[in-house]
Amino acid sequence: MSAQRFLIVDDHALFRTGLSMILQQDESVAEVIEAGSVLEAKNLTLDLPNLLLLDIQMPGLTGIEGITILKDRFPMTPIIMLSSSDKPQDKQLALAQGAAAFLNKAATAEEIHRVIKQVLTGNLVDDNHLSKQENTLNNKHRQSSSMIGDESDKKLTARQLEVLALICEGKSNKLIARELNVSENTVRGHVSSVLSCLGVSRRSEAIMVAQKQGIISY
Amino acid sequence: MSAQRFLIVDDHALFRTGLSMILQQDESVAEVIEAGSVLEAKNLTLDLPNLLLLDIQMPGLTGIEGITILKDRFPMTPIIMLSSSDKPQDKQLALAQGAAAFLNKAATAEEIHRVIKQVLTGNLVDDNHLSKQENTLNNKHRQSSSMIGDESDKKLTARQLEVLALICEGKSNKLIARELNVSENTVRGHVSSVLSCLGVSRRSEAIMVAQKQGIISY
DNA sequence: CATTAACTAGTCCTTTTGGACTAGTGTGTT
DNA sequence: AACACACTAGTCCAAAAGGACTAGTTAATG
Repeated sequence: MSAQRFLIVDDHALFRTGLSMILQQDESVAEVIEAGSVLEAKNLTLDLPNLLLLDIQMPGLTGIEGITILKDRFPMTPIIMLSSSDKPQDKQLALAQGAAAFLNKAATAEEIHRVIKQVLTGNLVDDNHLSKQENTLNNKHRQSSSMIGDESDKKLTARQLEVLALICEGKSNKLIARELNVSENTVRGHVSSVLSCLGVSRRSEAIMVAQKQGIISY
Repeated sequence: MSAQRFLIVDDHALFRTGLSMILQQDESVAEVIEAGSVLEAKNLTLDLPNLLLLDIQMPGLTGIEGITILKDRFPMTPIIMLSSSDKPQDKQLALAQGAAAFLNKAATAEEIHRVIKQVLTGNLVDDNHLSKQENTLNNKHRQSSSMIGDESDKKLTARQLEVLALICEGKSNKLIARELNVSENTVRGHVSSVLSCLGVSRRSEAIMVAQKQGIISY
């Protein structure tokens, strides 16, 4: 276990720099890359990092939904979720989505090093009941707002989340297409899927729903 | 300006450590003391620090209220407020309570060093408009956050705000017209004004800007 | 190997949106 | 009275968005 490369995703540059320095206290850490958002991390051109540290609360795509995208981009990389709060549902959601561990930002440097070591040696924190929860939690995820009949509740794919994030940034289909290097028609397809998944018919409605459901935040 | 001693008050150990390391990049910094809460900071037995960095969001006493306590405990020490959000009311409150400056945690290490230098040399950041409280209610609250330049900021009329709110709820022009008992053409006029006031060209962009500026909230 | 799902790309068509206009009606203000 | 301003309503037009399709490619899965 040497020449480790870590990737930090957090919107606070201050926090990133600080965490980066803490990580580099370990001499086995060769490189710490920083990204200010999920999409920025996704667009980095680099080989698979050994570990990904992902903040939950970020403007734009939240860390929870970011897991989907970043697991798609960096398939073999374990993800440690970082959060300012200790909300148990956050932790459950993160682990259900496939995070390897959950760390509160109030943790000390020692705790962080300990958890990282655990994750890197293959001991997923709280992985003992992941398989059972995979289904139940994914349902529970959005059932919070589905008291009334809300059957359009499939979860969005990584690409759809990406498109949704850009919609929420106010981008037009044309701009999204340029940004994703696909045709505008393709974007339309994704937008269409997103709208139908969210059960709405306008992108501005989608923005509202995405916020209410915690998919994106400001 | 040598042998500086700084005091950080923040509930996140990780953040404290990181910020401390950033501060110590400056060789004039002799010591960085950390405290996890306002009361912990207050009960420290130490001489007056040269600078106090205080987080706004903390369990227990918030930073805003903490200013009063810490200015009493460390009378001559300037206070830089730290916040995760850019909420203008937070910033105004902090400055009104006597903070010397306001820093977003998304700031880079360079920005931090710059602001600290400004504060230590006596140039209070943004203290120029503290006295005009009567305008700040009606008028725009954005001139304060001029660190990141934002341009078009005429104020919206009541009707325009109403329309903007409905836009942000995802309503179409037709629905808005029905809700306000006016013609769709009228709504178009208002939407057009709103877009131009916000300096955007799409309603989804307007939603984003409206949220960032705190014009509407969820 | 077959199947499925996701991503891609396209067409055709309708509705919506937004910009650039003109203009009438109140409501204040000077 | 004159003026400014907000709100109202309209037209014309171009661009954008969205629905309903078909279809090829790729990756994963059984």
